[in-house]
Amino acid sequence: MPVVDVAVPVPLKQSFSYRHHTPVQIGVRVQVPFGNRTLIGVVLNCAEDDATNAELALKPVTDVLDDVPLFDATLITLVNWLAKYYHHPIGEVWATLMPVRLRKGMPLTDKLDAFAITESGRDALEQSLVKGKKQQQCLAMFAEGTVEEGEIKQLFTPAVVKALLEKALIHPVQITQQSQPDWASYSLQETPPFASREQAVAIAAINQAGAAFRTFLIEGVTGSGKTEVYLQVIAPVLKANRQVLILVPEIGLTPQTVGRFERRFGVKVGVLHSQMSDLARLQVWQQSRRGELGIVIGTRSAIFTPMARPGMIIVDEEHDESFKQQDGLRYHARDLAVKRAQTEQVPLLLGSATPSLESLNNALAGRYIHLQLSERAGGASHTQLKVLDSRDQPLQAGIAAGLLGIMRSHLQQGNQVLVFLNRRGYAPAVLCHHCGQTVDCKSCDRPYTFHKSQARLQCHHCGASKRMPTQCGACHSTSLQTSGIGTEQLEQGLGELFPDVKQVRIDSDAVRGKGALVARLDEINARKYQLLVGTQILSKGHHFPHVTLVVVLDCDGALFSADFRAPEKFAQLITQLAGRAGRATKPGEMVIQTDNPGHPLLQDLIQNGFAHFARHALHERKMANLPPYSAQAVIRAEANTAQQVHTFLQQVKQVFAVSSNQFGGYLAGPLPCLIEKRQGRFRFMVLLQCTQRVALHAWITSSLRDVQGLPLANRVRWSLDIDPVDFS
DNA sequence: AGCACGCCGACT
DNA sequence: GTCGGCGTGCTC
Repeated sequence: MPVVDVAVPVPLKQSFSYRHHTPVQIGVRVQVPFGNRTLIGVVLNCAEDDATNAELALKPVTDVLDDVPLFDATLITLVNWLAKYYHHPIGEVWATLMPVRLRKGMPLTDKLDAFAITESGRDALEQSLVKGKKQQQCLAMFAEGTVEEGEIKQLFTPAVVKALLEKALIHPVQITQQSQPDWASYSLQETPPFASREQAVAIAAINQAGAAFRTFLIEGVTGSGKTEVYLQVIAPVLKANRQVLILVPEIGLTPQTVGRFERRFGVKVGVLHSQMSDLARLQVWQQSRRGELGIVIGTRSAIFTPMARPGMIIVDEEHDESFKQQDGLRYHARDLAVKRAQTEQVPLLLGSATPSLESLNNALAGRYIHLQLSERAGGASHTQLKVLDSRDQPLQAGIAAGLLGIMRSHLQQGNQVLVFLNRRGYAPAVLCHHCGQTVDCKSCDRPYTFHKSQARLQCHHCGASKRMPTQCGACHSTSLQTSGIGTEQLEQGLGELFPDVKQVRIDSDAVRGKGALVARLDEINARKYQLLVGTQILSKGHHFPHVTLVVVLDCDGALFSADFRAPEKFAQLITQLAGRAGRATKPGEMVIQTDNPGHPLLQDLIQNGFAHFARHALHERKMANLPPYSAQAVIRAEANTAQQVHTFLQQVKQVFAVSSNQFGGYLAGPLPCLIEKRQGRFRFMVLLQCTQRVALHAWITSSLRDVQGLPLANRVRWSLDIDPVDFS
């Protein structure tokens, strides 16, 4: 009887063997008994019984759930690589990359859920008996034929469909998806614009490399037309009847982005993002797997989408941190894209105005083909960066008097001004005027942020919220006052300073719910507002053609962070923000208000630009033997007492120290994490570093077993992070 | 991770 | 006398 190796979703590194009367294909889901429960696992291997398991009483497979493998050979290779590279239990790796419904054992069929009109539905429509306007429109659509569930959801809200179902005007049916596997004769829906000289060079370089695996880094300043390059190199891929997978940052997946690809090509575009329902996600997953989608656009986890005929992978804004998963399987989607493109043997495009130092280093070392777009389309000039010394200057709403004058002159010319402050809420702290004590979150030991609109305190670390107290917790004085300025207060202050100017605030408090952000952005570009106040959200990919001045407030914290990546992140943020301004014919200006005008990092960035800064930063990393010139891993642990975490990590360190010489490894810690305490748990970490990546992996592989064997390993919550991008 | 087995405190 | 606390150990 054949023996099958199964990856079951448990946090154990090994797979488990079962017996089955017939051979089972690799990549097929099976239901197996495990302890006293039944689990759904994935077949990793299947072989005739060679008696190596003789001492184990193998249980039989309960059920084989698929007739064909869910994943093809290349994805299986990728999964195996993932488990090894991130030292993560194989079963959990499978579980994280499978759509939830498949994880739960639901069948994978070509049948799609759909709705069809009923007899009474037809009658109701003819006699105009349907009340709601939306319901009427919806029913009329069904009258023309059966409509698939995913399709109807794009046009009507679930409530409308539900109402029709309840009145029995439509009924659920299953349809077999008509295969549309061939779009080689797709039509260009719009004429591509002429490429600039630089764009043409990039397009030619990519096209010339053909269908083989190559990685391209497109380092293109904001507004240089990276997306147009993507569009023009996608065309021949679709023409060859192949599919394109595009990864975008979490915040960048707007209907506009998707629309741009849909409008250009007459192929079906699938979208995958974190807020989709399990069903919708599975449908896109299946359509891509069957080869019905020409283009799939998605966030981080979309890197696992199966494709029938992969042709190209694109990672847009490749420097974006949202590509790194920060819990569970801590993978980096950009790194995975490289691995996947390599196994699939397709070209990979990494694009950014502010590339990560990792990718830039690969490009400079010749491992990637480096393409540069340095001119802004349409002859728009580059934004002028300036520093404004705020020391000893009177501040109003946190803004220096001189800066207010600059803002006023831009506003008077009818232009928009963007004010960036990376701090939500009214004030970042509340303190007692009498004893100086701040009001802190009990579980994080950090000051609460005051949100005036709700009259509440909010902890931005753990999300805890409570009513604004009337008394100081320490001395019971009633003279509590706020300290510092957040976007909410800035908005209020600017309202007083510029009473005649229409203002809008963009942060995660002000734009709640789906569509809210897009609606505000549309209003901004329709010039409904002149003054834009906001956080990070404003820096990500949205274009504001009428903004001529970008003001950056309070960036001093970023200049003195303990994180060696802070300068890189800061430079990326500033450069991305600068790219928001002066896109059209209007020249843009950016003013950074700071107490450290002479800071070398700031000066380098302002005088020489990001490209120069990045190369200089790489040089510094090399001198300090930091990534990308060395490989790092972090073991984080958290527990209810600092003592317990510290002891555990001390033991972890000792385990690694035993073989550190053998692998040339460097150890640091236990150090408190940058967020020392979160949700009542104390957090510490140990840093592992080797000059060679392979050595680091060998070191971890040889030590991890002993770490797992530590008595405290089951008492504290701990995790291993390969290639960490932050130390929080 | 679950889930069982196992040995010590306050309750009908 | 039992219900239940969570420590420890196993899962083909």
